[in-house]
Amino acid sequence: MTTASTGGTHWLSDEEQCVWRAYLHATTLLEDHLDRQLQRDAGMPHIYYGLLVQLSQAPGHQMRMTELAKDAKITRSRLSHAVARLERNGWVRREDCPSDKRGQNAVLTDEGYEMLRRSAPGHVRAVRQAMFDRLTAEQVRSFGEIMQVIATGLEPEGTDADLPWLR
Amino acid sequence: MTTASTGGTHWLSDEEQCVWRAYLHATTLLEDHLDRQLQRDAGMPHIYYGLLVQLSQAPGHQMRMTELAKDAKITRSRLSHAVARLERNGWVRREDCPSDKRGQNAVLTDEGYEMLRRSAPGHVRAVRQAMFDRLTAEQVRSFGEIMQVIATGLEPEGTDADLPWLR
DNA sequence: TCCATCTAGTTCAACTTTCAAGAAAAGGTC
DNA sequence: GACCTTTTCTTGAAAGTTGAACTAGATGGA
Repeated sequence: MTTASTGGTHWLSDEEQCVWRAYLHATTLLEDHLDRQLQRDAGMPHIYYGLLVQLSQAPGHQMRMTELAKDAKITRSRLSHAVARLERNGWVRREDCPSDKRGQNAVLTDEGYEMLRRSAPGHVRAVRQAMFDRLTAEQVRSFGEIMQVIATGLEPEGTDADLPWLR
Repeated sequence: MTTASTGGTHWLSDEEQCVWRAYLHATTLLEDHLDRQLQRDAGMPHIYYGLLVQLSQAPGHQMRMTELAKDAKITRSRLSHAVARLERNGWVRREDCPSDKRGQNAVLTDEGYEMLRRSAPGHVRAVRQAMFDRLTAEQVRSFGEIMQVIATGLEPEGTDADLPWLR
Protein backbone atom coordinates (compact mmCIF):
# COMPACT_ATOMS: atom_id res chain seq x y z
CA MET A 1 0.00 0.00 0.00
CA THR A 2 3.05 2.24 -0.05
CA THR A 3 5.93 3.01 -2.41
CA ALA A 4 6.74 2.43 -6.09
CA SER A 5 5.72 0.34 -9.10
CA THR A 6 4.34 -3.09 -8.20
CA GLY A 7 2.01 -5.14 -10.28
CA GLY A 8 1.03 -2.39 -12.71
CA THR A 9 -0.31 0.20 -10.30
CA HIS A 10 1.33 3.56 -10.36
CA TRP A 11 1.59 4.08 -6.60
CA LEU A 12 2.14 7.46 -5.03
CA SER A 13 5.74 8.57 -4.51
CA ASP A 14 6.89 9.43 -1.02
CA GLU A 15 6.42 13.10 -1.73
CA GLU A 16 2.98 12.57 -3.19
CA GLN A 17 1.91 10.51 -0.20
CA CYS A 18 3.14 13.25 2.06
CA VAL A 19 1.24 15.92 0.14
CA TRP A 20 -1.91 13.82 0.04
CA ARG A 21 -1.77 13.23 3.75
CA ALA A 22 -1.21 16.93 4.41
CA TYR A 23 -4.19 17.68 2.22
CA LEU A 24 -6.43 15.30 4.14
CA HIS A 25 -5.25 16.64 7.47
CA ALA A 26 -5.64 20.28 6.53
CA THR A 27 -9.09 19.87 4.99
CA THR A 28 -10.40 17.68 7.81
CA LEU A 29 -9.16 20.03 10.49
CA LEU A 30 -10.33 23.13 8.68
CA GLU A 31 -13.79 21.78 8.06
CA ASP A 32 -14.10 20.78 11.67
CA HIS A 33 -12.82 24.17 12.77
CA LEU A 34 -15.23 26.18 10.64
CA ASP A 35 -18.19 23.94 11.40
CA ARG A 36 -17.62 24.51 15.08
CA GLN A 37 -17.09 28.22 14.72
CA LEU A 38 -20.31 28.62 12.77
CA GLN A 39 -22.31 26.20 14.85
CA ARG A 40 -21.36 28.24 17.87
CA ASP A 41 -21.78 31.73 16.36
CA ALA A 42 -24.53 31.18 13.81
CA GLY A 43 -26.23 27.96 14.87
CA MET A 44 -25.64 26.10 11.64
CA PRO A 45 -23.03 24.00 9.88
CA HIS A 46 -20.64 25.59 7.45
CA ILE A 47 -22.36 24.39 4.32
CA TYR A 48 -25.69 25.92 5.38
CA TYR A 49 -23.96 29.20 5.99
CA GLY A 50 -22.55 29.01 2.47
CA LEU A 51 -26.07 28.65 1.09
CA LEU A 52 -27.16 31.86 2.81
CA VAL A 53 -24.10 33.64 1.45
CA GLN A 54 -24.94 32.52 -2.08
CA LEU A 55 -28.48 33.76 -1.71
CA SER A 56 -27.30 37.09 -0.32
CA GLN A 57 -25.26 37.63 -3.48
CA ALA A 58 -28.03 36.67 -5.90
CA PRO A 59 -30.35 39.22 -7.51
CA GLY A 60 -33.47 39.52 -5.35
CA HIS A 61 -31.75 37.45 -2.69
CA GLN A 62 -33.17 34.36 -4.31
CA MET A 63 -32.16 31.44 -6.45
CA ARG A 64 -33.63 28.36 -8.07
CA MET A 65 -32.99 25.20 -6.07
CA THR A 66 -30.93 23.48 -8.71
CA GLU A 67 -28.82 26.58 -9.31
CA LEU A 68 -28.12 26.80 -5.63
CA ALA A 69 -27.18 23.13 -5.45
CA LYS A 70 -24.86 23.61 -8.40
CA ASP A 71 -23.13 26.60 -6.85
CA ALA A 72 -22.71 24.76 -3.57
CA LYS A 73 -21.61 21.53 -5.30
CA ILE A 74 -24.15 19.41 -3.46
CA THR A 75 -27.07 17.15 -4.38
CA ARG A 76 -30.58 18.52 -4.71
CA SER A 77 -31.72 16.11 -2.05
CA ARG A 78 -29.23 17.48 0.40
CA LEU A 79 -30.28 20.99 -0.51
CA SER A 80 -33.96 20.17 0.00
CA HIS A 81 -33.27 19.02 3.53
CA ALA A 82 -31.00 21.98 4.22
CA VAL A 83 -33.51 24.54 2.98
CA ALA A 84 -36.25 22.86 4.99
CA ARG A 85 -34.14 23.36 8.08
CA LEU A 86 -33.22 26.95 7.23
CA GLU A 87 -36.90 27.60 6.60
CA ARG A 88 -37.77 26.29 10.06
CA ASN A 89 -35.20 28.76 11.40
CA GLY A 90 -36.87 31.58 9.49
CA TRP A 91 -33.78 32.43 7.47
CA VAL A 92 -35.06 31.22 4.14
CA ARG A 93 -38.49 31.03 2.56
CA ARG A 94 -39.64 29.09 -0.50
CA GLU A 95 -41.54 30.62 -3.38
CA ASP A 96 -43.00 29.01 -6.46
CA CYS A 97 -41.15 29.81 -9.63
CA PRO A 98 -43.49 31.74 -11.96
CA SER A 99 -42.01 30.49 -15.23
CA ASP A 100 -41.74 26.81 -14.35
CA LYS A 101 -44.36 25.21 -12.18
CA ARG A 102 -41.95 22.49 -11.08
CA GLY A 103 -39.50 25.05 -9.80
CA GLN A 104 -38.92 26.56 -6.41
CA ASN A 105 -37.00 29.65 -5.45
CA ALA A 106 -35.16 29.75 -2.18
CA VAL A 107 -35.42 33.30 -0.86
CA LEU A 108 -33.23 34.78 1.86
CA THR A 109 -35.48 36.41 4.46
CA ASP A 110 -34.68 39.67 6.23
CA GLU A 111 -33.90 37.72 9.39
CA GLY A 112 -31.61 35.53 7.34
CA TYR A 113 -29.83 38.56 5.96
CA GLU A 114 -29.55 40.05 9.40
CA MET A 115 -28.05 36.90 10.86
CA LEU A 116 -25.54 36.83 8.03
CA ARG A 117 -24.60 40.44 8.68
CA ARG A 118 -24.02 39.64 12.32
CA SER A 119 -21.95 36.53 11.83
CA ALA A 120 -19.91 37.46 8.75
CA PRO A 121 -17.12 39.31 10.59
CA GLY A 122 -16.43 36.39 12.90
CA HIS A 123 -16.42 33.97 10.04
CA VAL A 124 -14.06 36.03 7.90
CA ARG A 125 -11.77 36.31 10.90
CA ALA A 126 -11.74 32.53 11.29
CA VAL A 127 -10.99 31.95 7.61
CA ARG A 128 -8.27 34.57 7.57
CA GLN A 129 -6.69 33.19 10.69
CA ALA A 130 -6.69 29.62 9.43
CA MET A 131 -5.56 30.35 5.89
CA PHE A 132 -4.73 33.78 4.53
CA ASP A 133 -2.79 35.08 7.51
CA ARG A 134 -0.43 32.12 7.20
CA LEU A 135 0.32 32.28 3.49
CA THR A 136 2.49 34.66 1.47
CA ALA A 137 0.92 36.56 -1.43
CA GLU A 138 2.72 34.22 -3.79
CA GLN A 139 1.35 31.18 -2.00
CA VAL A 140 -2.18 32.52 -2.13
CA ARG A 141 -1.87 33.02 -5.86
CA SER A 142 -0.43 29.57 -6.44
CA PHE A 143 -2.97 27.98 -4.12
CA GLY A 144 -5.80 29.58 -6.04
CA GLU A 145 -4.50 28.19 -9.30
CA ILE A 146 -4.11 24.70 -7.89
CA MET A 147 -7.60 24.63 -6.40
CA GLN A 148 -8.99 25.91 -9.64
CA VAL A 149 -7.30 23.13 -11.57
CA ILE A 150 -8.63 20.46 -9.24
CA ALA A 151 -12.16 21.84 -9.17
CA THR A 152 -12.26 22.17 -12.94
CA GLY A 153 -10.92 18.67 -13.35
CA LEU A 154 -13.83 17.34 -11.37
CA GLU A 155 -16.47 19.15 -13.39
CA PRO A 156 -15.33 18.96 -17.00
CA GLU A 157 -16.92 21.12 -19.72
CA GLY A 158 -18.40 18.71 -22.23
CA THR A 159 -20.00 16.70 -19.52
CA ASP A 160 -21.21 13.24 -18.80
CA ALA A 161 -19.68 13.48 -15.34
CA ASP A 162 -21.41 12.26 -12.21
CA LEU A 163 -22.01 15.64 -10.60
CA PRO A 164 -23.94 15.92 -7.34
CA TRP A 165 -26.62 18.33 -8.50
CA LEU A 166 -27.49 16.10 -11.47
CA ARG A 167 -28.12 13.01 -9.42
CA MET B 1 -20.55 40.61 2.83
CA THR B 2 -18.17 41.37 0.01
CA THR B 3 -15.26 43.73 -0.63
CA ALA B 4 -12.98 45.99 1.44
CA SER B 5 -12.72 47.66 4.85
CA THR B 6 -16.07 48.52 6.41
CA GLY B 7 -16.80 48.89 10.08
CA GLY B 8 -13.54 47.41 11.34
CA THR B 9 -13.71 43.98 9.73
CA HIS B 10 -10.86 43.05 7.46
CA TRP B 11 -12.92 41.55 4.64
CA LEU B 12 -11.46 39.27 2.03
CA SER B 13 -10.03 40.90 -1.09
CA ASP B 14 -11.43 39.89 -4.46
CA GLU B 15 -8.54 37.53 -5.01
CA GLU B 16 -8.90 36.01 -1.57
CA GLN B 17 -12.60 35.46 -2.08
CA CYS B 18 -11.87 33.81 -5.36
CA VAL B 19 -9.28 31.52 -3.81
CA TRP B 20 -11.54 30.68 -0.89
CA ARG B 21 -14.36 29.79 -3.19
CA ALA B 22 -12.08 27.65 -5.35
CA TYR B 23 -10.95 25.89 -2.19
CA LEU B 24 -14.50 25.14 -1.12
CA HIS B 25 -15.45 23.92 -4.56
CA ALA B 26 -12.41 21.71 -4.99
CA THR B 27 -12.65 20.14 -1.55
CA THR B 28 -16.40 19.58 -1.74
CA LEU B 29 -16.19 18.00 -5.16
CA LEU B 30 -13.18 15.92 -4.31
CA GLU B 31 -14.66 14.59 -1.12
CA ASP B 32 -17.84 13.70 -2.93
CA HIS B 33 -15.86 12.06 -5.71
CA LEU B 34 -13.72 9.91 -3.42
CA ASP B 35 -16.59 9.00 -1.16
CA ARG B 36 -18.48 7.69 -4.15
CA GLN B 37 -15.51 5.90 -5.60
CA LEU B 38 -14.84 4.10 -2.34
CA GLN B 39 -18.46 3.48 -1.51
CA ARG B 40 -18.76 1.76 -4.86
CA ASP B 41 -15.46 -0.14 -4.83
CA ALA B 42 -14.91 -0.80 -1.15
CA GLY B 43 -18.31 -0.37 0.44
CA MET B 44 -17.32 2.37 2.84
CA PRO B 45 -16.88 6.12 3.02
CA HIS B 46 -13.51 7.67 2.45
CA ILE B 47 -12.75 8.35 6.09
CA TYR B 48 -13.32 4.70 7.04
CA TYR B 49 -10.94 3.64 4.32
CA GLY B 50 -8.35 6.03 5.78
CA LEU B 51 -8.66 4.28 9.12
CA LEU B 52 -7.89 0.92 7.57
CA VAL B 53 -4.89 2.43 5.80
CA GLN B 54 -3.57 3.82 9.08
CA LEU B 55 -3.95 0.45 10.74
CA SER B 56 -2.21 -1.29 7.85
CA GLN B 57 0.82 0.92 8.39
CA ALA B 58 0.97 0.48 12.15
CA PRO B 59 3.16 -2.14 13.85
CA GLY B 60 1.08 -5.26 14.39
CA HIS B 61 -1.65 -3.75 12.21
CA GLN B 62 -3.13 -2.24 15.35
CA MET B 63 -3.49 1.04 17.13
CA ARG B 64 -4.98 2.51 20.28
CA MET B 65 -8.31 4.19 19.67
CA THR B 66 -7.21 7.65 20.64
CA GLU B 67 -4.05 7.42 18.54
CA LEU B 68 -6.12 6.43 15.57
CA ALA B 69 -8.52 9.31 16.15
CA LYS B 70 -5.59 11.68 16.38
CA ASP B 71 -4.04 10.47 13.14
CA ALA B 72 -7.37 10.73 11.36
CA LYS B 73 -8.16 14.11 12.92
CA ILE B 74 -11.56 13.02 14.15
CA THR B 75 -13.35 12.73 17.48
CA ARG B 76 -13.21 9.58 19.55
CA SER B 77 -16.97 9.36 19.36
CA ARG B 78 -16.89 9.31 15.60
CA LEU B 79 -14.16 6.74 15.69
CA SER B 80 -16.13 4.51 18.07
CA HIS B 81 -19.03 4.42 15.63
CA ALA B 82 -16.73 3.89 12.67
CA VAL B 83 -14.87 1.00 14.28
CA ALA B 84 -18.14 -0.58 15.36
CA ARG B 85 -19.23 -0.57 11.75
CA LEU B 86 -15.91 -1.85 10.42
CA GLU B 87 -16.07 -4.57 13.05
CA ARG B 88 -19.51 -5.61 11.79
CA ASN B 89 -17.93 -5.87 8.33
CA GLY B 90 -15.20 -8.08 9.71
CA TRP B 91 -12.40 -5.72 8.68
CA VAL B 92 -11.40 -4.65 12.15
CA ARG B 93 -11.46 -6.36 15.52
CA ARG B 94 -11.15 -4.84 18.98
CA GLU B 95 -8.71 -6.08 21.59
CA ASP B 96 -8.25 -5.01 25.18
CA CYS B 97 -5.08 -3.08 25.76
CA PRO B 98 -2.83 -5.10 28.13
CA SER B 99 -1.13 -2.13 29.77
CA ASP B 100 -4.21 0.03 30.35
CA LYS B 101 -7.51 -1.60 31.19
CA ARG B 102 -9.44 1.38 29.87
CA GLY B 103 -7.79 1.05 26.50
CA GLN B 104 -8.82 -0.68 23.31
CA ASN B 105 -6.74 -1.59 20.31
CA ALA B 106 -8.31 -1.53 16.90
CA VAL B 107 -6.78 -4.40 14.94
CA LEU B 108 -6.92 -4.79 11.17
CA THR B 109 -8.12 -8.32 10.35
CA ASP B 110 -6.80 -10.40 7.50
CA GLU B 111 -10.02 -9.79 5.59
CA GLY B 112 -9.54 -6.09 6.22
CA TYR B 113 -6.05 -6.23 4.85
CA GLU B 114 -7.20 -8.23 1.87
CA MET B 115 -9.94 -5.75 1.04
CA LEU B 116 -7.41 -2.94 1.27
CA ARG B 117 -5.06 -4.76 -1.09
CA ARG B 118 -7.89 -5.17 -3.55
CA SER B 119 -9.16 -1.63 -3.47
CA ALA B 120 -5.91 0.31 -3.16
CA PRO B 121 -5.07 0.43 -6.88
CA GLY B 122 -8.44 1.90 -7.79
CA HIS B 123 -8.24 4.44 -5.05
CA VAL B 124 -4.73 5.57 -5.97
CA ARG B 125 -5.88 5.91 -9.54
CA ALA B 126 -8.75 8.14 -8.47
CA VAL B 127 -6.50 10.35 -6.35
CA ARG B 128 -3.91 10.63 -9.08
CA GLN B 129 -6.50 11.45 -11.67
CA ALA B 130 -8.14 14.12 -9.55
CA MET B 131 -4.98 15.71 -8.24
CA PHE B 132 -1.45 14.65 -9.15
CA ASP B 133 -2.00 14.11 -12.86
CA ARG B 134 -3.18 17.69 -13.15
CA LEU B 135 -0.39 19.45 -11.28
CA THR B 136 3.20 20.22 -12.24
CA ALA B 137 6.00 18.97 -9.99
CA GLU B 138 6.47 22.52 -8.80
CA GLN B 139 2.78 22.84 -7.98
CA VAL B 140 2.81 19.60 -6.03
CA ARG B 141 5.72 20.85 -3.96
CA SER B 142 4.11 24.20 -3.31
CA PHE B 143 0.76 22.59 -2.57
CA GLY B 144 2.35 20.33 0.01
CA GLU B 145 3.92 23.29 1.78
CA ILE B 146 0.66 25.21 1.84
CA MET B 147 -1.35 22.30 3.21
CA GLN B 148 1.31 21.69 5.81
CA VAL B 149 1.13 25.32 6.93
CA ILE B 150 -2.64 25.21 7.27
CA ALA B 151 -2.71 21.87 9.07
CA THR B 152 -0.01 22.96 11.48
CA GLY B 153 -1.79 26.23 12.11
CA LEU B 154 -4.85 24.31 13.24
CA GLU B 155 -3.00 22.07 15.66
CA PRO B 156 -0.39 24.27 17.34
CA GLU B 157 2.47 22.77 19.37
CA GLY B 158 2.08 24.12 22.88
CA THR B 159 -1.55 23.34 22.88
CA ASP B 160 -4.77 24.41 24.47
CA ALA B 161 -6.48 24.07 21.10
CA ASP B 162 -9.91 22.51 20.65
CA LEU B 163 -8.82 19.42 18.76
CA PRO B 164 -11.35 16.74 17.80
CA TRP B 165 -9.67 13.78 19.49
CA LEU B 166 -9.50 15.64 22.82
CA ARG B 167 -13.18 16.39 23.01
C1' DT C 1 -5.45 4.83 52.14
C1' DC C 2 -8.85 7.98 50.51
C1' DC C 3 -10.37 11.30 47.49
C1' DA C 4 -10.68 14.38 43.79
C1' DT C 5 -9.48 14.72 39.21
C1' DC C 6 -8.25 13.22 34.77
C1' DT C 7 -8.22 10.04 30.78
C1' DA C 8 -10.14 6.26 27.53
C1' DG C 9 -13.72 4.87 25.38
C1' DT C 10 -18.75 4.16 24.68
C1' DT C 11 -23.61 5.38 24.26
C1' DC C 12 -27.85 7.99 23.41
C1' DA C 13 -30.49 11.45 21.15
C1' DA C 14 -30.58 15.01 17.85
C1' DC C 15 -29.11 16.29 13.54
C1' DT C 16 -27.18 15.78 8.74
C1' DT C 17 -26.34 13.21 4.58
C1' DT C 18 -27.19 9.59 1.25
C1' DC C 19 -29.74 6.68 -1.63
C1' DA C 20 -33.71 5.08 -3.81
C1' DA C 21 -38.28 6.09 -4.93
C1' DG C 22 -41.84 9.07 -6.30
C1' DA C 23 -45.05 13.14 -7.81
C1' DA C 24 -45.57 16.69 -10.96
C1' DA C 25 -44.55 19.53 -14.79
C1' DA C 26 -41.92 20.20 -19.22
C1' DG C 27 -40.34 18.71 -23.78
C1' DG C 28 -40.12 16.13 -27.62
C1' DT C 29 -42.12 12.95 -31.30
C1' DC C 30 -45.46 10.72 -33.78
C1' DG D 1 -53.56 15.11 -28.52
C1' DA D 2 -51.25 10.76 -26.75
C1' DC D 3 -47.05 8.83 -25.38
C1' DC D 4 -42.51 8.62 -23.74
C1' DT D 5 -38.61 10.71 -21.76
C1' DT D 6 -36.42 14.20 -19.06
C1' DT D 7 -36.17 17.65 -15.54
C1' DT D 8 -37.31 19.57 -10.90
C1' DC D 9 -37.88 18.92 -6.47
C1' DT D 10 -39.39 16.26 -2.32
C1' DT D 11 -39.72 12.36 0.79
C1' DG D 12 -38.59 8.49 3.96
C1' DA D 13 -35.49 5.29 5.62
C1' DA D 14 -30.82 4.01 6.54
C1' DA D 15 -26.23 5.48 7.50
C1' DG D 16 -23.05 8.70 9.50
C1' DT D 17 -21.82 12.61 12.73
C1' DT D 18 -22.12 15.53 16.84
C1' DG D 19 -22.30 16.83 21.61
C1' DA D 20 -23.38 15.65 26.13
C1' DA D 21 -23.62 12.29 29.55
C1' DC D 22 -21.73 8.26 31.45
C1' DT D 23 -18.66 4.09 33.07
C1' DA D 24 -14.45 2.46 34.33
C1' DG D 25 -9.78 2.74 35.18
C1' DA D 26 -5.52 5.68 36.01
C1' DT D 27 -3.17 9.36 38.57
C1' DG D 28 -1.59 12.40 42.07
C1' DG D 29 -1.78 14.21 46.17
C1' DA D 30 -3.03 14.86 51.43
